[in-house]
Amino acid sequence: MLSLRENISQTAVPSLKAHPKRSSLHHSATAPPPHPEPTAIAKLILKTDNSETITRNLHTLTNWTPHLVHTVLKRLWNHGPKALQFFNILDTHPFYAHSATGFDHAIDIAARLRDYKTVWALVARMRSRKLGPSPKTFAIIAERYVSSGKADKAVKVFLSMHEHGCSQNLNSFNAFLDVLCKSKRAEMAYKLFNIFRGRFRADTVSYNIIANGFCLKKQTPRALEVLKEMVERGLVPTLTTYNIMLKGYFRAGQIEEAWGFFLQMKRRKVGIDVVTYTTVVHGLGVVGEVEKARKVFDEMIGAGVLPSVATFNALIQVLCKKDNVENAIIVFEEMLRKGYTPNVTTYNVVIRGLCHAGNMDRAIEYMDKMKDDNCKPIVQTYNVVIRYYCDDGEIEKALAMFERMTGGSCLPNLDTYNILISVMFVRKRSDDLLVAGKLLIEMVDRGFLPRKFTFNQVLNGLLLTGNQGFAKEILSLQSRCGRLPRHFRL
DNA sequence: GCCGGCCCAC
Repeated sequence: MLSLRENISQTAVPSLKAHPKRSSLHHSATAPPPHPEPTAIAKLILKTDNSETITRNLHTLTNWTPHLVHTVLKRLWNHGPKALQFFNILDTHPFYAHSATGFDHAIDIAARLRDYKTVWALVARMRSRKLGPSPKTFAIIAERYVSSGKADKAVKVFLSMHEHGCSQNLNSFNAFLDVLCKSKRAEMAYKLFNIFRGRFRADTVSYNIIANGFCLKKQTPRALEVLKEMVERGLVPTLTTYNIMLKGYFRAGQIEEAWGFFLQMKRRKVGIDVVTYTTVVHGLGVVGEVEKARKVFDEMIGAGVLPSVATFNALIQVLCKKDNVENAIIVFEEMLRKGYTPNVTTYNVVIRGLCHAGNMDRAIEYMDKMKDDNCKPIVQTYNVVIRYYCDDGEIEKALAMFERMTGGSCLPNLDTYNILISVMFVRKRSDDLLVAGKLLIEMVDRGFLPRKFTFNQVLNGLLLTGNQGFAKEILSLQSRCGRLPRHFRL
């Protein structure tokens, strides 16, 4: 069978050029429709500059589904402008109409680019097509506002939801509180909670979210107060409530309290589950209590609670960090023998462990092994390996891994660029500075905003090595990004 | 997964 690329670039495009409408109908009527392959589609979009060519190719494919769109968007996630281009082109497809979740993804991408004009245009388009916006849409927008430091804007968004044709209810209220809490705004969330808890009839979930918010800030006493208030108002804590507090104690470094709380939970009627055990295994391991963590792990099976992949991941990570990679790999093998399928996290943990132990080659072996379990290295996987190569001074290998990732349909993210750019200064070679400059341009192109520090580092390097011309180019890029120091003149 | 466990970096 032909690959999609061959299919669309050699067969479909030329014939479409000759008879646009007819040939696409003709195509779907006689030949079986091409099997759209998300990787090939993403690659085509990435390497094609001409937007009309992309349009022709995308419109030629007739069997678009929301799932396929979602997969392609995920692949283009770290190239926001291209992802939006893809979404917009498909939006003009003669037969395909975007789904509500498709719009949500596009809105998420635009918001991440801080392109709020596009965000609200998409919201309006969504509404005019009667696809929403839904509470989920607003949770996405609020989350992006909060994470770019505009918490007040996020609050306004929530309060104005109904003006966009989306009713506020307990679910959207809880989702919104969660957004604030997850970005460490527990105090703000709690204020809003107190204002609106009557109107939305706040439930156990609302309280759990707030308590978790304080736990994330290591304020376990505040979390407890909130829960006490919950009980006084007649709501009953759930197992999730207890698991949140348990995790909170570990996070705050209150290990004694955590352990005591765990023992109490075992005695209570609410019982404990696999999440409880995973929390304890991880929490104990992180503070170096490896033996105790192992004991808890062994104990759970006896208690009739089966470990999940996450439980194994917790133990493996703990062994990597506080014991020895070899012991971690023994557990990894044991997990396989028991019939569990490792996930990306399992691999990432093992790979990090091997890198940390200086065993880069074996780390790469595990990267190759991932496909046996139907998973692929993700950007975090590559970042780990690239980072350790950089730390070892193996810059060529780091760059080779960068090539491998871009060739293998995995787009670099902000971390990848930061790691690579900063390592381009250690060898003091002028060639490396050119690479740094190139990477800087590429990352901006893909919608990432470099720090001021990064711009200055690259600029200084280029100026010192006599690359005035290139430096000027970077400088104008920096001004377009709004990252120039105050009072700076071009 | 409407809230809770496992990847996180300098």
